Amino acid sequence: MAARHEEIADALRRAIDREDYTVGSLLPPETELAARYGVSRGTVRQAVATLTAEGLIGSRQGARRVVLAGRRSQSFAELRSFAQWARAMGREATGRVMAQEWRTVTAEDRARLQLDPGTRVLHVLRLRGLDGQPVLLERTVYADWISTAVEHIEADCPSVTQRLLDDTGLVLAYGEHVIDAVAASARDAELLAVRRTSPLLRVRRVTTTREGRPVEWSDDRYRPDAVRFSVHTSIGNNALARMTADQ
Amino acid sequence: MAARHEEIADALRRAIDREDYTVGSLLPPETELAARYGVSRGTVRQAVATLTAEGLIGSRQGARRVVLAGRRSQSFAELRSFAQWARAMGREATGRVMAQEWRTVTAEDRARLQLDPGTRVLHVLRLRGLDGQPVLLERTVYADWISTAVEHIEADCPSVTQRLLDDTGLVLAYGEHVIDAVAASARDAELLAVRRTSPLLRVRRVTTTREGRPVEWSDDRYRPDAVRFSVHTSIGNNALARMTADQ
DNA sequence: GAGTGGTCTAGACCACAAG
DNA sequence: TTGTGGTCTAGACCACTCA
Repeated sequence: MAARHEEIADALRRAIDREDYTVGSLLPPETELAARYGVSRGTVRQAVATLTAEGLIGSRQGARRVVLAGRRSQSFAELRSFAQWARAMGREATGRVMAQEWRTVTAEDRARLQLDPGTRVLHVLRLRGLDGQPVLLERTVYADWISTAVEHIEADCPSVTQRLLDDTGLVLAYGEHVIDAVAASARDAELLAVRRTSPLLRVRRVTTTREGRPVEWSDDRYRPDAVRFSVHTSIGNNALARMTADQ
Repeated sequence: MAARHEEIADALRRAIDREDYTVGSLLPPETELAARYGVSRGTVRQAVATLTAEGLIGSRQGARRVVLAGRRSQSFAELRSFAQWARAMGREATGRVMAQEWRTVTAEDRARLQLDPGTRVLHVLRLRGLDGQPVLLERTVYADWISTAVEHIEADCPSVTQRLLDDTGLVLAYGEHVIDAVAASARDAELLAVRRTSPLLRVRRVTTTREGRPVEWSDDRYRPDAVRFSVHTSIGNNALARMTADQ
């Protein structure tokens, strides 16, 4: 059973989607929402805090909350799993391992995955598609303690994340993503079916367990004509940060 | 005077920076922090919620909070202002208007800025640099009601955001950013001093006031060898969303 | 000055983690 | 079983917005 504040957040989200509250209009006061849903003010505040974090509404002391955006239901994508995201969009995800190899950790692998020198880790090159079209090339390094489980997954498994959850109970909980652009290498171009040196959207990410233990790090290259990223920011929120390239 | 929960969040942030709590270690329980700072549990929860949103710590019911990352003090960049961000990084920001022109709104301008057909708006092409090197080319469209104020800002003003705040009291509070990659056009290449067709990191954004009123929308192209973006995600947080290009 | 969101308290009960 | 975070309440006071 969902928490009461989540039910209220859902109800408000649906109301915004339904355009009961249009973009630019004002939300009812907290006290009125509290009365309407039969909860305390604190519970209402928890619900609207969720919508604020999602970028749906804005908040300022002394003034009523304002609706900033609508139609967001679709883009609550699960960023952790390409396959889950594709399904939510009504698309079919495919995946295929193009190369797989054990190597001794580099300095970069060690730093990102918090491993000891000399550890052997699994490198995987995986091509992923949407409705048959190649859209993403992943170069992933898995930590040693999960590598053997990854190694035995079949090459065309559509959702590695789901597979690891089913097989080992592993949950990917946190991620740090660094986004930039690169020119397609000869290999990138061949696999993604684009011209060499054409622009690709690159996301380098580290994913960790709920305990904060790094599981994998990956260099993901997307065809920018197929996939984009969207981020909300607000005056009190710093999920997105600009950084110089030398950091 | 800052709120008590902000002071506590600051103290915890500094403790993490100072490595009193190292990455991977556990934070003290809420009750202990409440006693230490002489506040109620609710106030402590508000403080740690801030750090969670920033990606510094992770939270799961039943287990102690875990420290996910450190050394974040530098990257609390103000995304709203290129100049403020540069100053925080210890760099000097420059800016120069390369072209400026009034045009009648297109369908896209109207949708993004919520304007009536036939409205005249100001288009500005601005080149921005970091320590003398060109790094960003902005193509910005300003809503009619702010355009005249923008028009009279001098061409080499380093911070338009600060200028608008000083002159008109305008605060840019919310933003929606869509990130992808494009090949440099001939014009882009010339101004950013890169080869034609080299990859650029593109951010298309709409910025609104605290009241949710759109102020400007912009196509920003960054040299990916100079600037990157970083985003935190967690299992209960969706500031970053993947989207297909056709939406 | 009335309305509204922001802060804070003190306490209760529940759900989950881990030994 | 115990510790810990998650949820929720009822009420108080303050800071800000807006008419």
